[in-house]
Amino acid sequence: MPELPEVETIRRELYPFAVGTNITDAKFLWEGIVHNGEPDEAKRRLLNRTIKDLGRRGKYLIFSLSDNYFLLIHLKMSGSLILRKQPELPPYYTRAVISLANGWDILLVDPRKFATVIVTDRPDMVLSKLGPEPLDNKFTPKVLIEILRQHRSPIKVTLTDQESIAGIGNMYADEALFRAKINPLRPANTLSFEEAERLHRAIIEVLSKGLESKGASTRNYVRPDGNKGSAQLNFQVAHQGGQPCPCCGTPIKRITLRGRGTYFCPDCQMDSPKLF
DNA sequence: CCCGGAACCTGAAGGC
DNA sequence: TGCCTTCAGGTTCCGG
Repeated sequence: MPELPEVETIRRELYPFAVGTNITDAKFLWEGIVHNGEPDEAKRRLLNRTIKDLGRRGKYLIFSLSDNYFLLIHLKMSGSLILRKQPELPPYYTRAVISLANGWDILLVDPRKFATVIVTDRPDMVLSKLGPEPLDNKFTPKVLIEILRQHRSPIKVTLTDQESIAGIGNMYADEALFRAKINPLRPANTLSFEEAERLHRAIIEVLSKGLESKGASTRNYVRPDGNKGSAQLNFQVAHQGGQPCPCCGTPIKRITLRGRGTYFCPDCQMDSPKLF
């Protein structure tokens, strides 16, 4: 379930170990993890290159390599990146191992095999589709309002659409909508100016708080040192089906929206009265 | 275009 | 004990 706060936490904790060193080996223990081409070709592209920078865009980690190559990693739902001193044995669900010249291995551990690895000199093919970064200064209320205006789908669906806004997933979308007191089923283009401003503030608050807590460990997510995040302890509705709403005590409701569990308070997040 | 649903995977947890 | 169902969620694809 890595979303923006989890991926950014991983980026920050991996950075001092990864940047400035060389890749000495790359093993793909499950071949399907390489999403563009053959694992052998991906390995050739990685070998002996220097990691010059480690960035993030939405839920993608971006390792910038020498010779203008890029290693893109998406952890999808159950992936983790773990730091290990060589040559310890990798844990059971390790799908890829990136070995570094400084003596550390970066392990991609992923029970469900959803995570993807791309090694390319054309990262924009993947990244240019993504919407704005919600924690960037350029993500203003005005930008959000313009995005919402273009979508008739439920606001929850628009929030988790990576081409609309990058990095928000299921948990933080539910939390932001609860904080803004907006029903997840409301069509995005029916939000009032005030509601959109409230939502804008709520998005930034829940993502920033998640980041401060080093991400939410509801299931598989662990940080590169193996420790968990604590953001899940602050969740008010996400994964809280049946629990009393922290504001009014009404049981939190779970519905399925686009195949995903959606949690909200049916009282605090009532459909607003007809706009016209 | 817009939407819902399935598929990709596997494990945990709960019901009977 | 053990089988069956549901839940978990990021993304892509397919059909209506």
